[in-house]
Amino acid sequence: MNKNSKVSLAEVAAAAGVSKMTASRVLREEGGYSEQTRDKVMAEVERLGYLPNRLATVFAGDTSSTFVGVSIPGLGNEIFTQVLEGIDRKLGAYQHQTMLGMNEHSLDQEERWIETVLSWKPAGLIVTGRAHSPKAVHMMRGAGIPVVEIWDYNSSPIDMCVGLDHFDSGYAMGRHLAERGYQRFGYVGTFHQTANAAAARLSGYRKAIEDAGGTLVQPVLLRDVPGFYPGHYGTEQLLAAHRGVEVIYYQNDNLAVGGIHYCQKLGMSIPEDIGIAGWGDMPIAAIQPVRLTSTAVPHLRIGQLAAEMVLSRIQGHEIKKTRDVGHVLIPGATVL
Amino acid sequence: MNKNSKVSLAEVAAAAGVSKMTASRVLREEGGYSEQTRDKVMAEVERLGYLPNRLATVFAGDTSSTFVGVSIPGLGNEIFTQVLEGIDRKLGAYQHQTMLGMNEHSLDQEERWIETVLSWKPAGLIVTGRAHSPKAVHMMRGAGIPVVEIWDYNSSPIDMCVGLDHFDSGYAMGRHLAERGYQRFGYVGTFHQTANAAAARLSGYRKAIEDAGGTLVQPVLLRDVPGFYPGHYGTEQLLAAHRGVEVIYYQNDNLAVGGIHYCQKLGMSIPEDIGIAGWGDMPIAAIQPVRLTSTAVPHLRIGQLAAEMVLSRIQGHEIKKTRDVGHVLIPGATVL
DNA sequence: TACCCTTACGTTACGGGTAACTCAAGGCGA
DNA sequence: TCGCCTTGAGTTACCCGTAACGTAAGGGTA
Repeated sequence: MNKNSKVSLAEVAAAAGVSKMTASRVLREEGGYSEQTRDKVMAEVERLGYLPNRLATVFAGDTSSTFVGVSIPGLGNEIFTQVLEGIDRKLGAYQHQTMLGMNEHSLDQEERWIETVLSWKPAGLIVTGRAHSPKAVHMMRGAGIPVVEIWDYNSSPIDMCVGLDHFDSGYAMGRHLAERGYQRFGYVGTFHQTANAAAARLSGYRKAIEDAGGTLVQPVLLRDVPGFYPGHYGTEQLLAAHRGVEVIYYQNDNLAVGGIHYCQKLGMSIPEDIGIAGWGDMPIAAIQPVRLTSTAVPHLRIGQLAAEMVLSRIQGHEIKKTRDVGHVLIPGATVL
Repeated sequence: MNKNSKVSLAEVAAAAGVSKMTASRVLREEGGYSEQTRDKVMAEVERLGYLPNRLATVFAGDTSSTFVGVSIPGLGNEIFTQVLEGIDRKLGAYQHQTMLGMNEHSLDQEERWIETVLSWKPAGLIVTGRAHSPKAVHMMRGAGIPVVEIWDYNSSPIDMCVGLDHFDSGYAMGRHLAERGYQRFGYVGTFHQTANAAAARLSGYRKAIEDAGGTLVQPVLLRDVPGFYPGHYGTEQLLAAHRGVEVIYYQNDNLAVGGIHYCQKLGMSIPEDIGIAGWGDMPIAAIQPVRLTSTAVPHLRIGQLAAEMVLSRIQGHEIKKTRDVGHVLIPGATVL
């Protein structure tokens, strides 16, 4: 009996008049016991309210645990919310649990989190992005469990990955806007230490503009969460610093909607006076009076696929190690 | 060496030429060893990449684990997203982790989830709502760990609780609307088996209307997630079934915004032709052209408080067992 | 010199479950 | 009647860390 006075298998066995081993066999339905014995054991399990201690089983090295470490930046916008929902629902359907860690975009925090979670012997690991500290990479490599890097598609992942090519996505939007005749481009996003997915989109956007012979004015990178209000004053900053910007690409739809509000407040018409493009096809985009030009990404599916990859590997299946879920550019009425 | 060929403390100790116990003392900085010994041990820890197996420690009953089971309905709207964010950030700040479970509003699913999570010996449990299966309640009572019921304020919780009185919140809105002169009231929400918080708000609303001598037409309860589109067609359903509804109270702001869109599509003016009230003061409300009448609730704070209560109890502090965070009715321009 | 104390370790036992092995009783065929 | 197989158990060892206790060497004290 431990300090919480929880019932152990030994007590159940003693009460039923059998050995621990027999009780264990009954509980695992392994066979090799009489019906009479099974009934006695199960009756005591019920009576004593026995709950197995899974820690002991995993500790003994006989099975793996049933939780998967999941590291995401945070839940500030709907995107990772949906990724997380996809992961947890899929894991839950297979009796697995999510052990969550919100690590902003800090590699240090992620490293510490990985170290702690690994010490609990998770069944797998799902981490966001392709950038990790060297020690974190080393730990993930040596952990001997399935590891999925999500969000950023990456042809040579630590173990597996599912996501999309953000550079391509940014390039596609830049080219789309250039084809609509724009020549002077703006960008509003948020700033992070790490080279992240949004930075890759900006790079792609910049490249597309160069290829088309257009001009990208100095991007506005805010130190803030990518929400409505930052979109509002980020746009203010951009337009104050540069004249003649014809179209603005935002890090995501929340920022873009904030930008729309700011432009309308100034009396500008969209898309006549200025074009607006977002990213993520977030719910907010769906309820704008006019359809926002954006890029749709299967957030929920990324989460589901990541969970599936971990689960398949646990079950011993060999599977495709990298999945590119792609993106779909949604032409809207907020650009010409 | 176990099957994952992970390094054990015994190996580190052998490599350093000391006993397991000495290595253990060095790692826990317990004292009672020479500097020379410490350096030898730490050098081997580095060299072998030793990661302690926390399972063994907890299993041995010496300490508690560092993860907290958190059961929420889901992440369908921003409300529980923020609650979860509050919980995980607070836990993370104290080196604890969230073990997540999304249990829709199913008590069965919650019960199974609680059973599994308890078998991992969590340091605490945070569950949503006051309704749980008898077996779930029994397990939580007997677990010997801090348990916090969030969302619904409840003066006699299983262990602790933090939330608000949803009946009061609904009553307040009903009275507010009655005071503005409305007499014929509608309600649009979603349907769940369990008596949940939204049902309590509806009860309060109904009571306020009765007390004011008004009429509540048959509420529309959809079997759907409470998002924009259900708000749209729920309103359609309500207005088709009943004439002369003057104001509609929605389960949350997402539904209310869907309702606004439907009414505007019909050519109705808000609030001249119909009043609209939501709940939750969700981000969507902030970007409506006119301020939505709603009720603000400190979502993030509920999560933070719940995590704090668990952490305080783990540290052995005696704390207030119930916290009512209250609500604030936000009068807007969508009612007269 | 005898005694005690401190320092720096080592040894043993334990927690809860399971794999691998052992063992007794009964049935059955030759 | 003997040997062999099957069924239904029990016994032992182990997983990895830590609490509790044991101990040898060296220093200080009366």
